[in-house]
Amino acid sequence: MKDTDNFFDKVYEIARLIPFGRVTSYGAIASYLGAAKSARMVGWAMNNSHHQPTSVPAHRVVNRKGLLTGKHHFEGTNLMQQLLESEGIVVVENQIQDFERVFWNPIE
DNA sequence: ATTTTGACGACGT
DNA sequence: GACGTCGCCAAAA
Repeated sequence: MKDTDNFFDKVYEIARLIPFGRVTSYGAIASYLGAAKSARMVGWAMNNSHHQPTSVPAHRVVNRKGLLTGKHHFEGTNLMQQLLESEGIVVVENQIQDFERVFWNPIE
């Protein structure tokens, strides 16, 4: 790949570093990369992650509200939520409960 | 090549 | 504190 995808590559790397039963936000990743205002790019990277060689747990990445905004991008309609619940995360109406409790900061 | 949109977020009103 | 607008950068139309 090109060297300019450092940003995207970093996103994938961090996404894979998310511990089991934890989630993070696009902005947190972007901030860690030094592009706090480019949170959208993180989301775009996730979309592109589908054609990445490695499996990226994009279901562990949500917006800062703890809302599963991208759940529509997954296969069914509740696959993302099901995966999160499978890890012990409580999700109601596409919204993560105790979000701050399961939040994982990449800087840590 | 230009315009529109998009898995977001911060700031202004 | 709810709602509106702007900023960011990349890809699809």
